[in-house]
Amino acid sequence: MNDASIPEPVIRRLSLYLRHVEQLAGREIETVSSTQLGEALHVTAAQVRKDLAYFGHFGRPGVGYRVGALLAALRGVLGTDRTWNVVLVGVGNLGSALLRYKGFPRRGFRFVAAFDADPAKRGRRVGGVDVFAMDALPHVADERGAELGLIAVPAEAAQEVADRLCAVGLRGILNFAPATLTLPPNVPVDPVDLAAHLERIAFRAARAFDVDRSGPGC
Amino acid sequence: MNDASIPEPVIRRLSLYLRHVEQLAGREIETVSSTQLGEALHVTAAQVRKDLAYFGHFGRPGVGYRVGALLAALRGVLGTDRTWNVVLVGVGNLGSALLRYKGFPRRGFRFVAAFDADPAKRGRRVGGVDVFAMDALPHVADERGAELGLIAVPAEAAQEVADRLCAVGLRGILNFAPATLTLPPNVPVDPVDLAAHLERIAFRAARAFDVDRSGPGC
DNA sequence: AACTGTGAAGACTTTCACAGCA
DNA sequence: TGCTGTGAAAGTCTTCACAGTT
Repeated sequence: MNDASIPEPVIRRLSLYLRHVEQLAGREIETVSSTQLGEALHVTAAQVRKDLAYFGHFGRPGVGYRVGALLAALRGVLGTDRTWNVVLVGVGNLGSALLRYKGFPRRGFRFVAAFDADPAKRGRRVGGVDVFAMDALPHVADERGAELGLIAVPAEAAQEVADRLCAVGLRGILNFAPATLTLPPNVPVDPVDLAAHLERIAFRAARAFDVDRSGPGC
Repeated sequence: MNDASIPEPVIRRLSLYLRHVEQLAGREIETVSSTQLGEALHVTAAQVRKDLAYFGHFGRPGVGYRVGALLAALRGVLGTDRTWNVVLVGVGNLGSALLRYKGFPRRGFRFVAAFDADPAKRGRRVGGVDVFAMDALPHVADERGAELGLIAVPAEAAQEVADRLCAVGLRGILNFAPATLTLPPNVPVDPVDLAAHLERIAFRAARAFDVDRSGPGC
C-alpha cells in the first residue's frame, strides 16, 4: 500500500495535481476538496480521492485536503522535494529551447551541463548552461553530479547517446528523438514524440468533425 | 469495427508503428511481421496484431504485413495522408524551436502562421513562418486555412489563447502551456507538460534505485 | 513452417455507493 | 451537513492460445 506499486496513470495525474496545488498555494488558498480538484483538472472526484489515498490519509472529512500538506506529499512522492541535476545532449533548435525553458527549474530540475557532437558548439553557453564536446561527458557528468539525461539529437544518433548516458551512470532519460531506445530496466526512459502528439490531435479532429458537423464550436 | 471506437492506447501505438514503418520503407524493406515490429518497439506481437486488426485485414498469414500497404493504412487512419495546416501562438523559446522543428513537416504538418502578443515580434519570420500580432488571428487563420493550433504561451495566457483559437474555427489544439484547458468536446486538446515528463522520470528513477542498488547499470 | 486474426481469460483502472468522521 | 477513504462492481485493455491461411 505504501510500496512502489502506484499505477502509471496515477503518477501522470499526480503531476497534474501538483501543478494545480502549487497554484493554489501561490494564491494562499488553504484547503481544497476532491470535487474542486477534479473539476479544475477534468478528473472525477472519486478518482482524485483514490489517487491521493495511494500514499496516506491526509484528507479531512468535512473539510478537504490541506494545500500545504498536499503539496509536500505530492513532491515527496514524485521525488521533487529536492533538486535533480540534469544534462542535455543535442544543442540544436529544440535542445537550446529546453535549456532555456523556465518550467524545469521551477519544478525542481537544474541543468548542470549540455553536450553536442558539433565541436563548434563547444565552449558556448546556452540559457546559462555550459556546452561541452561529447568526449567530456564522463568527466563532466561525474564532476557535476548528473542524475537525469535529456536527449534532443536526431533519431539516428539517439541510441548511441542513450548508451553513453547510461554508461556514465545516469538514472533516467527523457527522449525527444523520434526513436525507440533500448536500455536496461533500471534506467527508466520516457519518450516524447512531438509529431506523434500532433498525429493524435489530427486523428481526433478528423473524428470529431465526422461526428459533429455543427460548425466552429465556440 | 470500422467506426470511431479505437481505444486511446491503440492510437498512441499507431504513431509508433507509423514512425517505424516509415523507416522500413526508407530502407526498402517490403514485409514485416508482428513479432519484428513488436521487438523493435517493445510491444508484444499479439498487441501489434490486435492493434492493426482494428482497421482491416491486410496482414498475410505466413508472410507478415506489406510495408507499403501498412504505411498507407496507418497514415489513412491517423489522418496524415494529407497535410494539415497549423498555427502556433507564442513565439518564445519553445515556440521558436517548434516552428523550426523538422519533425512536423516530415510527418504531414505545415505551419502557415505564428502569433505573439508582443508587438515587437510582429513582421518577423521564424523558421520560415510569418509572425503576426494576435489581432490578425481571425483574418490570417481564415485566409491560410488553419486547422490545428499549437499553444506555447505562459500558463496564465493559455486559456484565453485557446478560446480565441477555438472561436476562429480550429479543429484541434496541442497545448504546451502548463495549464488545463477547457474547451467544447468537439475540439480535442492534447496537453504536453514537459516538466511533468521529467517528474515521471524522477519518480521512476528513485524507485528503480531503491529496488536495484547494483550500481550504474551499463 | 510461418504467421495472421480473434474469441476467451486475465489484469488492470475507473466508477459507484456508502460507512464513518469532523 | 460535507467530505474522505474504500470495498465491490463495472469497464477497459492486454495477453493467451489456437484455428485458419499462405
